[in-house]
Amino acid sequence: MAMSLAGEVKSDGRSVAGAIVRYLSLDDSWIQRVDIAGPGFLNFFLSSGWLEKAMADIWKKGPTYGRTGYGKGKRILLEFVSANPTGPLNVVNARAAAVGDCLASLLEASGYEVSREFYVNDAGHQVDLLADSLEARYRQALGEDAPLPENGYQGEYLLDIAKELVTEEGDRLLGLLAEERHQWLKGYVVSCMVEQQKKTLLDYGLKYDTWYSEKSLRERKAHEALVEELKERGFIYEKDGALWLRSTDFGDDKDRVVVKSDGEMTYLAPDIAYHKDKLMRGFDHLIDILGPDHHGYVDRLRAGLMALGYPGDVLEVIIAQTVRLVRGKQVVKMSKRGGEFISMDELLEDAGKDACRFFFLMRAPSSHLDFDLDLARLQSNENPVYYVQYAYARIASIFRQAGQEGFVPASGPNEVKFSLLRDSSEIQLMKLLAAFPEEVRDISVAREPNRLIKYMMNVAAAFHSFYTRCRVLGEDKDLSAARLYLARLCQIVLANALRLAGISAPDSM
RNA sequence: GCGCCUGUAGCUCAAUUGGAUAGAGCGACAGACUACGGAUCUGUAGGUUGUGGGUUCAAAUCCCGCCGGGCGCACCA
Repeated sequence: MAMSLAGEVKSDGRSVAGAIVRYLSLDDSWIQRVDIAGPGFLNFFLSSGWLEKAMADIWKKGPTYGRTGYGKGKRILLEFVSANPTGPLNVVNARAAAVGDCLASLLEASGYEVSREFYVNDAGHQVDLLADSLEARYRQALGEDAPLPENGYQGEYLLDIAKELVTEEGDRLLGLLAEERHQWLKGYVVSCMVEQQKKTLLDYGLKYDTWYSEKSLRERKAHEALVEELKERGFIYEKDGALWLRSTDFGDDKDRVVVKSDGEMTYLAPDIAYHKDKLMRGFDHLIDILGPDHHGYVDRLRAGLMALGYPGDVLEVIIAQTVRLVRGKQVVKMSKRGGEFISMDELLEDAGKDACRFFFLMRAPSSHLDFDLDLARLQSNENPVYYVQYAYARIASIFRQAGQEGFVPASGPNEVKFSLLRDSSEIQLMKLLAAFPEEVRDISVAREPNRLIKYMMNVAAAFHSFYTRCRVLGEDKDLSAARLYLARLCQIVLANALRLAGISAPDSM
């Protein structure tokens, strides 16, 4: 403030800061003193009374410490992963899942009402192709020489499903009419895939509120109604036998086809219809987490919503950048055709849920991420996930020890001689703990879950440092009680932070 | 060619959104209490923030040019 004012009043920052300080009237129970530093910064030093109160607040709130009412109950729909039901989830899906789930939790903690949603693309060409691919595998399993369709799905998972199909149904399906069989197979294979994806995500500790079916949307003719509505609003025109959305009116770089000249719809119409449907369900704000290959799609989608009369900022898109798998220094090539393909299931089995989530959350969503398979699997100090969990386990261990040795922890903040907590490591730890609710709020507003990881690392570091410098269970009973109190507060914050990240908090490791 | 993301220590990344001496982890090196878990702690070395300009009290951050990396630019989904 002093520095930005300095120019206006033709003075320098420090002088303005001095003037501000002279006229300040502060409640000295919270503010100890004010200093001027550097080019004119005003540093307010909080009193230990403030810190004591902040600590008591943690104790009082326990598992709800960190929650604020910032979002005022505003309803947010967060859509993420939404992988096609044409195969197992992959590594990029795992990143989106970690980021989306954590972000949802953070927003909930900040006072928003959040719904997690997965959009199932169970209609359209790719699932037809999937059904045809399965038919070929099914016939092969029955001994026929049936080739896969061109560009068909070659993954091994279809072989397994085909085998199962033969056990369950025998050759019964061959007796059906071609169209009947196609529909049957399509329904069957899509539900298999969706169930598989659900299970993978559940293993990840992630449960969606809604699995929204594109097919159901099309059966209601929502996409057709949407085109009609856009026509009535005057944003549709005909050219070369196709219907175009005038998306350039809303910032897109060219207009987009919604109905092709052969009468088929492009993907855009159902997608706009879907997002309209979200808003019709009463959500105030929509967040989509998309892969980088979809970023070109965002403008036209937003244009569609704006053409319907919604403000452009109801839709917010977070692009989760690509993931590169690495073993040490070796890049793992992933190709669906020949080489190595690592599914999310394999990743989870290999590295475990906690390490996976931790690694994916560690980086900003917008950054290109190297996931080191060797490191994630390593159960040693090189793996940062254990740094935080170890701090938590250590605290639990202290309390086990305290119980055995007859230490009696305080039954509330009033019993604690707070002034005994004055080591630099204790002060540092308390400052961090006091910042948690503000951190959660800032992090959710910025949509940067990676900062939650950073925060946890800082708390863990402060705790480890405290643990090394200050013996908790010692001769002085008052001091021990105060330090047990601090350990308890730290435990609460770590537990709450880990819960937000979807990472477990082990009592021992 | 156009658009989005990106370039910071040997490696992987931060930097409170324009603030103070650019910080962590890993790796390297040197150390640590005969008690609460050494998966820990305390230090040291390591930087012209890709590059050249500009904006201002202040730039890793904003603007312009150039160089490198990733991903997109369909009457596909």
